[in-house]
Amino acid sequence: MPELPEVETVRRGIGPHVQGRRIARVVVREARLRRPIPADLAARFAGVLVTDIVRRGKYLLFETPAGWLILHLGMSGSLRLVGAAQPPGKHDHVDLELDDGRLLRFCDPRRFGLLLWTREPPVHHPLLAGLGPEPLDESFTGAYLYEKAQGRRLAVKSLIMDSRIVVGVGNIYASEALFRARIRPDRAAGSLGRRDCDRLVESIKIVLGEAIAAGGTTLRDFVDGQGRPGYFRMQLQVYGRGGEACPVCARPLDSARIGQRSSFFCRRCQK
DNA sequence: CCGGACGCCTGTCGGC
DNA sequence: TGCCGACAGGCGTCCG
Repeated sequence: MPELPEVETVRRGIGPHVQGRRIARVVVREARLRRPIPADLAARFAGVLVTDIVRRGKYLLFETPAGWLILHLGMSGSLRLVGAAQPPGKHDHVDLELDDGRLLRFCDPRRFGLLLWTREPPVHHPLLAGLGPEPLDESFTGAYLYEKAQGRRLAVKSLIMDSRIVVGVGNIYASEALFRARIRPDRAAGSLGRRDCDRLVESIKIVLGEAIAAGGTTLRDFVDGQGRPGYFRMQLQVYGRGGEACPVCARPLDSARIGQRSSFFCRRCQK
């Protein structure tokens, strides 16, 4: 579900309500996520202060004096602030009870998500150590992407979805950014010129920025920290629109599977 | 090293 | 109406 804009939307939504509060109690109803929730997590974080919530790629990181919580929403996860009286649903696996009585509730039907903790700053954690630059950071440039693409026969769409190259670009925004950059998603990455890479990097930044401004994309079930959907879906140009008219040239949009993921593009506009 | 396939889970949707 | 396969916003691992 959540790509970078959705995770950032959640962070912005819950941050002001959680930073500076203590976690009164942690309730784990289902520990079997992508990896098991550590058995000592609940005891370790009971009563501790949350000093900050930051995002790295699609990870949410809760800073506390007892260490960091590392949360990933996987494909179907959501994190919502709810009242203490809200009964948990079938897939509400974890509650972080706050000291104001509210609950930060982690729901994840497919259980591809993750909740871990680490004592060291999480940049050193094995899951985060190898991550590439943030797409909205100044260090993510056309020159950087061009260098990374050299000699690669991989489809450019797969390249920009590789978190070692750049974090946060998932299946929706990869198709959208490539359309905006007028580059076919199945082009071999190494065939891109410097100008292509400049346009692609710029397009990724614009698409992600606009998606954050719209509160993310809700296709079926994404909701922010307050349970609200995101509205970027209305601005999607190609994702999920195979067969519909290209918004630029009106030719029917193409769909294809690239790297086992559904992909959408216009073969006339994108080269 | 690289690229592709697979599996982890549950829910939903379309076709028959 | 029911069944069954395909597919879904991610990502680590394995294999050739």
